[in-house]
Amino acid sequence: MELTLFKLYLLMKNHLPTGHWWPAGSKLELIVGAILVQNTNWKNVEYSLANLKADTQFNRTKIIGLSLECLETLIRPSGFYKNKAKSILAITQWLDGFGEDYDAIARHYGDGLRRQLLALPGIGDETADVLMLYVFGQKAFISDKYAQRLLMKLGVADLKNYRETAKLIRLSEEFSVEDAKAFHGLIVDFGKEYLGRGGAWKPSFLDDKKLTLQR
DNA sequence: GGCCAGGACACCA
DNA sequence: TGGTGTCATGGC
Repeated sequence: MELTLFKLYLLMKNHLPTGHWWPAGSKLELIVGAILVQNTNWKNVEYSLANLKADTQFNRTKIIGLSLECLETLIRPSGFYKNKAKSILAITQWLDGFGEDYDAIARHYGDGLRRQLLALPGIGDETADVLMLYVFGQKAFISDKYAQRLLMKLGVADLKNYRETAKLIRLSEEFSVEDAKAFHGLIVDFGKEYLGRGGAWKPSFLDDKKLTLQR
């Protein structure tokens, strides 16, 4: 049976528990989490977020006030801490330049917002899309590893990297921003459950399903 | 004790 | 453009 992307989303929504997505108490906490989770288990990210919350309550001024060494220590549990600490400081300083007014940032950069995010250290294609979607409320498909594995299991061949996948996948008009957020959440929850490395199994509600990509 | 996780980036051909 | 090595911790 052939599926459109939106039908796949509805199917997953009906068959999987709805996750609370993205887990964060504030936009700044979400941004920091998005950096910390890069190639890292979320469990490890939680340790770092707890450390940061205890020290700064995710107050941007307090974060900026941390020394690089101190920040590195706080986020050490989530790995790659030197790169991530630099990135978090740079992004927080950038946000501070706008008084952490996210609407003002969106207005200021307009269509160039994603490009600006990519220009910040430690923000690549995937993290940029995460921020576009969850922080700035703009529709985006997050083509993380779980999404790529799921799509390949559904018969979409040859997904070599993020950009190639992103080029292939377009969220149709049927998707609202909230749908896009929920979709990514479902894919990650689903991925943790069924798409670990070597996990060749897929649940029965996806049996014999093939994904058709509209252009 | 080895493998892996919700990537980014520099460097190379 | 595309492939490869590096960055690093904690859980399983």
